[in-house]
Amino acid sequence: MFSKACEYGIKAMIYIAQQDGTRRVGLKQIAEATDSPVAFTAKILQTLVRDGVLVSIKGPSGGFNLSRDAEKINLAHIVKAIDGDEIFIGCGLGLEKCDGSRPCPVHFKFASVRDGLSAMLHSTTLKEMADGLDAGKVYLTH
Amino acid sequence: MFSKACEYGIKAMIYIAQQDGTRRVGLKQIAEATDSPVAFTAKILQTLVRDGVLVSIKGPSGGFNLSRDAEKINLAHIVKAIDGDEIFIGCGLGLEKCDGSRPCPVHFKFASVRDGLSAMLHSTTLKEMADGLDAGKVYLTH
DNA sequence: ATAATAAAGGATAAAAATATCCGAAATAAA
DNA sequence: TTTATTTCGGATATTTTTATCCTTTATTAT
Repeated sequence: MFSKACEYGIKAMIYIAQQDGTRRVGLKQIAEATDSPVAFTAKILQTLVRDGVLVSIKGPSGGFNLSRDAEKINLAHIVKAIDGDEIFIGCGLGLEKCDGSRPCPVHFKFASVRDGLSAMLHSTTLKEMADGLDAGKVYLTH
Repeated sequence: MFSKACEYGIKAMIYIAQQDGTRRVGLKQIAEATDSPVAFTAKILQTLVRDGVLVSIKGPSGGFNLSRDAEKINLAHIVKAIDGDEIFIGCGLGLEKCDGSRPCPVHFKFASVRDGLSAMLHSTTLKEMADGLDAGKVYLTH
């Protein structure tokens, strides 16, 4: 469904959102809390910084921060930044041109599932997931 | 969503289903009709033969046939044979253990989307897709 | 029987995704 | 100002996925 990079990115963003917004969170801390490889996580965070959804500060006591409130960042934004929009607009059978006017055999059934996924990703914010973590209702690692 | 192998496999199965069930369909013909690489398609068809959903005959006028009626083969079966059941049961964030008793932050929202996908794949048969092709309503290539 | 045909299966290659390493740049603290 | 810390960015390595090639095996037609 999502790439490994995207899974790590989502977990990292949720973890950062869970922290006090005024405090910076370091790479190693993020990777450990999300059970993700450090160097690969670094690459993904760089992508998110370039995308503008994350802010980074170098040097001692440096680290990462959300660029805006956690309730204003949704999963769709993160997925799109890392995996692109294939999952939102791509054909289920990989056809380059597939739409209502020239649909593949699964187009209409697939589109409704995909729209459900898209709606879910757009409506789910970092805030609500971070709150779930705080409340001990959900977990970032197994 | 699905691997390339799975996309090719689904298209191949739909194409085979569209043919007269008594006539065998050759590899090259399948690959051409589905715009898929011949040798790679061969590997995928082998997988489906081993799985028991396809039947192959060697030699002149050999080729492939569905092992049962097209209305009795659904997309879920094909996806599971090629990509495994990760997409049906896997965690959205890649956690090994993620269920109602220890959910990841996206578990419940993700589960409902995934269940929708699963229901769609289980309820969609090769027959209805082959019929769509016959009727010129849908297409296997762009 | 022999030759031709077509899938099976093993070996290999190419491309993409995942992952690591290390020097450079920026920044804060001493 | 110097040193330590931390992210950045480029290079490289590993693994998985995608794709091809070629020999073997089975089967049909001649």
